[in-house]
Amino acid sequence: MKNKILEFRKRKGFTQDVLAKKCKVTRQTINAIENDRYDPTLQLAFKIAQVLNVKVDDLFKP
Amino acid sequence: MKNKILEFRKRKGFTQDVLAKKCKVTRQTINAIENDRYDPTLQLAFKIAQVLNVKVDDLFKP
DNA sequence: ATAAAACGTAAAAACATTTTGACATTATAA
DNA sequence: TTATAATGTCAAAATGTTTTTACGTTTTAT
Repeated sequence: MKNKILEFRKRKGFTQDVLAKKCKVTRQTINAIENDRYDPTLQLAFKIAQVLNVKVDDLFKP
Repeated sequence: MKNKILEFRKRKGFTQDVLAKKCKVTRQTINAIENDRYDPTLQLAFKIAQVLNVKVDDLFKP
């Protein structure tokens, strides 16, 4: 699953740690997802999208 | 996580079993997700949305 | 009313994710 | 250049999801 977390995160000026805290997960989780080591749960995908003000469909692509 | 699988599935005239096969999962998996027993993986969420011709954002709501 | 199709549910095993804690590397600014 | 922030990565344990098998209930059509 491809994702544009880096792109939208930078656009917001967030570090991985800041994004992680806003999503209430660890920095390692955001890092792993951003680097495609695994996909987030649906819940977390929605949370990240919400925090970055984008649609899940725009943030992730199969 | 709320979902509108039933609504869009009926709109397509699919049974749970038909939808399951198109998504390459068991009928029980579709049934469990449709009845909110658990959320699907992000992959499966995208697959269900694709089969039902809708956006993930329109099919699921946090 | 009865058969067949569709749906609901449960427990356990298999599989995927997240957390935790730690350490390494790279980028940035003073 | 050196301290600091930011990022990358790992392994083990905790947590969560999916599959399988099996059986029960409800709906639909004849």
